[in-house]
Amino acid sequence: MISQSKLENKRERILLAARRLFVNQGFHSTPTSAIAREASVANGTLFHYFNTKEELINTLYKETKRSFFTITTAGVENEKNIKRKVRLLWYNTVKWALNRPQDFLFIQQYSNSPFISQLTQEDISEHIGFYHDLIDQGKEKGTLKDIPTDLMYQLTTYQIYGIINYLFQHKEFQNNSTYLSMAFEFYWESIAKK
Amino acid sequence: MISQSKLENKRERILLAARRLFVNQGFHSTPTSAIAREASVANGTLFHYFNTKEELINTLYKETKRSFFTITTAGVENEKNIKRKVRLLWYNTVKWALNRPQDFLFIQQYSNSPFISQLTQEDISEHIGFYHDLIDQGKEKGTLKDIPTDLMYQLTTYQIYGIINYLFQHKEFQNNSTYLSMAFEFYWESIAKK
Amino acid sequence: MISQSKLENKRERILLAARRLFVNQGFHSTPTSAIAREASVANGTLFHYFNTKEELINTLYKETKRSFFTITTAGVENEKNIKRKVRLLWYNTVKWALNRPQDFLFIQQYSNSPFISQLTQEDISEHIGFYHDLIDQGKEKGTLKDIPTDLMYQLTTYQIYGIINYLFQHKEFQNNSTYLSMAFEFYWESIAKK
Amino acid sequence: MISQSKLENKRERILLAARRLFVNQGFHSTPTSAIAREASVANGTLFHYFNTKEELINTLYKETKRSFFTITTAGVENEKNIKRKVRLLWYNTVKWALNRPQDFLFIQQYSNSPFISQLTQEDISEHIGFYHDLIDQGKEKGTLKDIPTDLMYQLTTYQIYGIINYLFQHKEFQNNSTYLSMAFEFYWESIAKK
DNA sequence: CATGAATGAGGATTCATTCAT
DNA sequence: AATGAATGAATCCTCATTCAT
Repeated sequence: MISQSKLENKRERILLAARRLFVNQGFHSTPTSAIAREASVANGTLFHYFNTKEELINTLYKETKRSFFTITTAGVENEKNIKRKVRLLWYNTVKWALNRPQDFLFIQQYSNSPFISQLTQEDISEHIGFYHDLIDQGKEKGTLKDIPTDLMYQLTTYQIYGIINYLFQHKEFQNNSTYLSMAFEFYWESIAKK
Repeated sequence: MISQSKLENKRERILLAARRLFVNQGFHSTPTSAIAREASVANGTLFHYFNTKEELINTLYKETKRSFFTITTAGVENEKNIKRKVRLLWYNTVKWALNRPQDFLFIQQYSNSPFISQLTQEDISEHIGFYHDLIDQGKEKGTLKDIPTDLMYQLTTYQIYGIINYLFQHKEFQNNSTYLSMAFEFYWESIAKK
Repeated sequence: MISQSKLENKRERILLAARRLFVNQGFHSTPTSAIAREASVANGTLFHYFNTKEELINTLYKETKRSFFTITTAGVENEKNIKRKVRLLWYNTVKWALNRPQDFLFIQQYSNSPFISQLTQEDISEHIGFYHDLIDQGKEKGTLKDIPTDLMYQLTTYQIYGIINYLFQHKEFQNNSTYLSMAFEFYWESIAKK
Repeated sequence: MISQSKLENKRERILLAARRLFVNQGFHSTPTSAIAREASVANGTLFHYFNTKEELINTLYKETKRSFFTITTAGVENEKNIKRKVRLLWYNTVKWALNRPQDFLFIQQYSNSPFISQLTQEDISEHIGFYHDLIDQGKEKGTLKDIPTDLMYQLTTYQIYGIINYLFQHKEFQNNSTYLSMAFEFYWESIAKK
């Protein structure tokens, strides 16, 4: 049916428009009217799909995180050893960010924002389990350094953010496999047991 | 003269009030009227000292960064070797953050914010030279890994942010010297040449 | 036919839902969407039966008034003398209000409201004739005081509103026949010629 | 000082404008922007003096009620007997309403409105004591009928509303002392012991 | 310098009403 | 007849900034 796809279309268009504008201007500087205009829908339509601007932001955050998680963990389970798993995860993550800079910037900007409600954070928290499990496995096998799991997760996350931001500023390295390889090795050495 | 100190006093009070409120509620959710109230000055007084709200935030950012730099680099020059220099810098930084969480959170929140104008960033950029020089020295002496200076600076910065945020969430480790020592060693190993 | 009764059903459900909500929250604080929800019909359905929100309220007012008139005047013609007629009218009115507080409150609230159009008021005005005739009869027979008919009607109406509102606040008297009898006598004495 | 009077002026102008518009259109149909325009102040100025539209309404209600009470009870204490007291109160009230129809209509319209907060009602409740005391005195002296004080207060209030509304519709009687006298006697007989 | 009343543009949200299905 | 998505005008309120005192 046409109507069904059209409807989905509007909701989707609003979310996409919102992300585009939020990344560029921050959501405080993005009026809902601008989002509606960018999505080519009426102002009221936005509120038909999302009760408040905050709900829109949280929905966007959740959907982006979920998509991120699905994409970046794809195939990781099938890798044979820890290093290969970590490498795949690392490359998946970096590529995801380079392919969808808007999504990455959105998550990075808002993951610590007070606008992301506690409920939303909990909705997402399942993902963290995956990373913690992987770190625990690595520690058990003696492959990873023996530091607290949550600390390692934290440091790891920040380090990947660091790399990605660097690549955003240095586009010339984005497709340089030697460079990426070096960056990964730096990362790996920082967490692997010697 | 009393009036002189009083004036300085008001400017100072406004800056302190602003930081307190910005950290808790963010820049956009903090009306200038709230800052004035928190600082116990009249609404208009705020605009005597700062032409716009944005100027206030930039001033605050610059002063905080400068203070941060002065405090955290104190004594580093006098240390004999790279590891000692890096260690002192690391400890200074961590302690500074734990002593002035508001300042740290403020910098962390706003360092990538669009409110911090380009001009302000340039005003601060001199500091970066200090870190780059240190990294270059380390690389020359063969103490630090041979990866691009700016990349190492970036990763290093993010890693320290990571540690500090971790300590904020785990107050029980803040005065645990064994723990801090472990964290530093982890950090050091990630940048030192084997 | 089922469909016919169903339709009537919907119209009726909308009217009932509207009254319930209008009494509790007032006309302006009751969105048509809330009425539709309360009546379990779609938003657009409401506009099938009533062209505008205002038409809905006028219809409701007219139907309620008509029902009120029919019920409260029942049997009055058959009473032999003025006092008995007035007493029956009085009791009918009080009982009607106590049995259908929503209806009473609705009429009271909206009888002077600007939402009730002139047309609606005229549509209802025939009822007033009944009361005026009764008063005129009473005056002719020397039973009622000799004050202008419309003034007496007005004062009488307000006094009954007063009693009913009092009984709403003092439920303990609602079934106390001694009390009701006293209230009626007070009422009667205020209009009867001595 | 000019500024002082000017400021008072604006607050006052807003209240007056609000009353004017509320009486004509009801406050749901009166946007704050219209009030501001009518008062010749900026939109924001209204919110400088009243935090919300509701606060404005409640303030207006309180001030009007207070003024009503002061004016209508003036001199009543000095009258010698109950009938004279009641008569003065009655005439004061009727005259007040005829002189300031806007005020009367405003109070009548909103005294049962959900917009008048409980707090406001309590703020006003002291006035009721005055009337109750007067009724009690009358009952003790055997001048007034022996019906519950609060019931008599209620009926009395409604009856006066009735008279006033009647006079609004029949301007020809407003200055007819014979007519007014008759109306008062009707009132008095309804509450006086025979 | 200091004050705080005054401004008015801007923004989130509501809601009666329409209309394609 | 029934639906409910879509509309956009209307409204309350916020807030940075100005300015007379």
